[in-house]
Amino acid sequence: MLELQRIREQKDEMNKLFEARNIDVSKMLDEVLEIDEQRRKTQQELDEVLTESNRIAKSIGMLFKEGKQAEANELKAKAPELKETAKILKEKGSELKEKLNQLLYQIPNVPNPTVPKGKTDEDNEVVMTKGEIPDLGKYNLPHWELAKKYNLIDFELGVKISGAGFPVYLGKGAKLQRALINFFIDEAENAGFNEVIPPLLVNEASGFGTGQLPDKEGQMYHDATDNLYLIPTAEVPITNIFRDVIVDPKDLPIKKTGYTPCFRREAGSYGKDVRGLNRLHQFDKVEIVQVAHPSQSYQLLDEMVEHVKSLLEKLELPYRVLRLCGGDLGFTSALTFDLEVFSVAQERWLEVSSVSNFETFQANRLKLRFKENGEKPQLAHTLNGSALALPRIVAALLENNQTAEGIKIPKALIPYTKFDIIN
RNA sequence: GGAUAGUUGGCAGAGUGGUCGAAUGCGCCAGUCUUGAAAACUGGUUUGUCGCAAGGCAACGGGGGUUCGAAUCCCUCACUGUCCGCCA
Repeated sequence: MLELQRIREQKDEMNKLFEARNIDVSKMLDEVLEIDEQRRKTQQELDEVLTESNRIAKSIGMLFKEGKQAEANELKAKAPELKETAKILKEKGSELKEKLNQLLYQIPNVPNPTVPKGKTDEDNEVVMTKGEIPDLGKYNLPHWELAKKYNLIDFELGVKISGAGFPVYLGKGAKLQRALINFFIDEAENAGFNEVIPPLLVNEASGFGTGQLPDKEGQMYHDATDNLYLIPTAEVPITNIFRDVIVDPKDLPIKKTGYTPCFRREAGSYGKDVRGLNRLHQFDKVEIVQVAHPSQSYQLLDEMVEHVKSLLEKLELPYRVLRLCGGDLGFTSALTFDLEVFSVAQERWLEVSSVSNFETFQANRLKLRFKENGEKPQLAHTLNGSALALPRIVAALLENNQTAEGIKIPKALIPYTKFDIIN
């Protein structure tokens, strides 16, 4: 959620930056300011009425103490009118506030000035590409066929147990999953992130805190009996650790990492996007999260991208880094880098990580602040990134490393898998 | 699932109708002392909001009510602790 004060002060600059998203929210911003002004005026009127009735109440207390019943009763008579006025103003005030919030919930984050203008993922800017795309020759099976051939993943069995998008990992396929998780966690810890194992179900307040609610309600699995949501990413529980918290600036940046399964309803997906491991309802991911001082958040964002790059290099996967254009940028993000690996058999790039700086957008909803000596609490910046999401990594590893002898495991992963080939 | 007790400032914890935005302790900040630090002492230290300021207003889990006046009484919802039951 955008900060009101910022809208008041920098409306024009914001409108300009929103152009990158190809949206025009200037009308909404104007409306926000107008409602805000009404709200403030109403509040001022209310404050005056309350000042008066507070004064009367105090006097009555004094008069009773002094035994001046008659005078007290005289004052009492004045109260009902004030009370009625206060009630009306109060109602008006909360209506305006509600209206204001409804509006603010609909406005996405302001893009960073470096966000390229664009509408779809085709307008994303390729920042860099690295790694060699192997020529597989006749060994060029897509991962879903490899998974079957080597008995690594059973998609049909998952359908039987749960439904499409819930694969069952078997044997070396299962071990490969665990190996990747441990590898990613260890690497994150080496980069200074502290591991947490958070709950996989979260309450409504947490959903609001990170912005999944109210707009993306339909994307989460929801348990109506207890009103809990299955997490779509570890970002939700980990970032909500800091909801309603005032942190010590000495502790910044705070770096957390966590492995969790992620659950997504993925309503509306279809076609080649959902084939095999490309898009699942349940998948595993290691997430990295930071709470940062505003002055250093962009440097930390770069560091996170570097970290993810190093993972892909250790896994010897060809990858590229994209700077998302305004049209592809998430609702809550100010700047996002996507990392994609090349899946040779499918001949396409697969997104495996998304690293974002949310600036104060999440912190504003979370009320995540820090207090520098004696000064007023200030909103912190939040950042997060996948490091990494497993399924498409597995897809690329299987496809890109297939040989006549079997699927070769990259060196960095062998200590974790304890086997160097799948055959 | 049953019973019961709670929810107050960064934390712990007083406060049962008026001057309580709230005692006290811890923590934190500043100063004194010290070569420096610690200790000790002194002072400061909730948040939000409006205002140029003086200052006002709001908030004691959320919402509603009683009252001239609510942290305090009533209703309701949420959450937490403890005991019992069940169970990995």
